[in-house]
Amino acid sequence: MTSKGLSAQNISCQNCSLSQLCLPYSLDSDSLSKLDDIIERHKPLHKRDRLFSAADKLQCLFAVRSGSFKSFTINQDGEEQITGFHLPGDLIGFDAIHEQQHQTYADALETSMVCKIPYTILDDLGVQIPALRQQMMRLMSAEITADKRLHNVINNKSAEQRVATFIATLANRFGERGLSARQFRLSMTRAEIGNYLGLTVETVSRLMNRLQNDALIDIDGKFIHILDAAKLAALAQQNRDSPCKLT
Amino acid sequence: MTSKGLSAQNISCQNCSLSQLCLPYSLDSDSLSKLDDIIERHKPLHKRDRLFSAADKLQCLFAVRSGSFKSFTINQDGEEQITGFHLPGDLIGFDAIHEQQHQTYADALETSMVCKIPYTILDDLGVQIPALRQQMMRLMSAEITADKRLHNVINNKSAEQRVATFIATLANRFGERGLSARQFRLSMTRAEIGNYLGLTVETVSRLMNRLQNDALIDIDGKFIHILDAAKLAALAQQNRDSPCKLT
DNA sequence: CGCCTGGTTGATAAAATTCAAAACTTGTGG
DNA sequence: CCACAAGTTTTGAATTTTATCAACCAGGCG
Repeated sequence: MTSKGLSAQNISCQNCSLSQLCLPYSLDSDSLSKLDDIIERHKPLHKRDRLFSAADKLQCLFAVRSGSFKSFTINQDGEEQITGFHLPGDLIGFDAIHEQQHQTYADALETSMVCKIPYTILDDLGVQIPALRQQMMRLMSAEITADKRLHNVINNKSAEQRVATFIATLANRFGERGLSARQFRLSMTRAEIGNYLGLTVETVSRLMNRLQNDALIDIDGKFIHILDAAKLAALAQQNRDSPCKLT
Repeated sequence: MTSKGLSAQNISCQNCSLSQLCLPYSLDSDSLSKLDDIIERHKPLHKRDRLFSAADKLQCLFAVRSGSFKSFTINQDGEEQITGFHLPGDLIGFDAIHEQQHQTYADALETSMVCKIPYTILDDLGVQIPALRQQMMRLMSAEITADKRLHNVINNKSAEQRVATFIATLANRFGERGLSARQFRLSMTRAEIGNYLGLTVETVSRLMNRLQNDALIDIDGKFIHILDAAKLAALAQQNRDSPCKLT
């Protein structure tokens, strides 16, 4: 341990396992160290801690270092609409760039750590380091594509297909991060899944249990074990009125 | 008329009425002329003409100059899912940046003109002109925010509220472009509106007629006349389970 | 003129919501 | 470390919204 303190705070982009997903992608070591210099790393956030609120001035973008977050809006009736779940390597806050203020709230779903990236400094650094600017664009572009996919899921899939898609997508995302795509823990509640997918808690619960009865997955509370990834993927890829159903 | 040909092709960013919405926003006249130099303007596209297809290599981004477009994906059953409608000043193609290939198709909904912006040149120009890069980011950020709003609309609003939101949003967008926010022509069919909003044609038709019966709007085929913008906006802002309904 | 696309209307059906209640977890403070 | 409270998940029955199916109308274009 160095004099800087906790080992968790000594993490740098140079040795971060998430660099392939995150901003550092394709940076040379000199650029990487310039980026690393502007990033702040603080103590972990705990479940329900707020990273930022809607209407907050954009100061920083955040990269999830560990744990997970939800981002959401609150409508005039005081109800929340979850707009995304964020896993390690994800950047949070792109929607704040347009108006220079956050458009959503972001809360930790479990004990989590973030890398805090001051936006104006990042923006300046983008001038010196074209690859950094390009990676930011790529990540924003990927978020746009993901939003269109979600639109497609919600508009064209039955409740069961949506839940299957949600689990399959989450599994893939864990896989991309070097974690098991077969077994994982859901850091969000059934209600939060339903809110995101445009379904009620009851529907999510019923359909997750149906997937278990059909032996596609095994559920133990928050823990999911995917038993038949192929069938799950096939179900997830179907649309409401696909010609032929699986057996 | 100059020797260059049709006056429509002599339009430049310098004299374009849409520059406040589009890429030129906040550029000085020198930068503006650099941007203008890389932009190609061709003959108009006609209704149903395709601007690009999913999986096409990203060559250019497109700015709508006049007319309108829909962008959409086609799923494995061959059915389309419309992901956006594009009006003059809108940039199309941001979702192609991530994989360097288009993720959607884009078709003209009526006779339309576009400004074609070669992407790699634009990217290079972003190095010289920070304001241009920043505006690109702002526009991408705005698209992300708009996608989250749509997610909220589809997840939380009844069919009637969705249709009201669609019309009210379109009216605002026309207003921002210096056109009438009170009266306009829908360049998309009822089926396309339904596809976008996650509703069937029949439902869209019934509910548009309901809005007419309730004297919020007047419909004459494709033409919409907003009679009570306040009530329409109020209906659009409601959510499925808002405590009190309007009279 | 007749065909095709787009739009409307009505009757019926299905999927998911709502409401209600109970069982199970998790967290907190004594 | 236990007990209680709060939050979460599950299950069942009734309801509702919107989709589906079917038919028909209007208009534009070859």
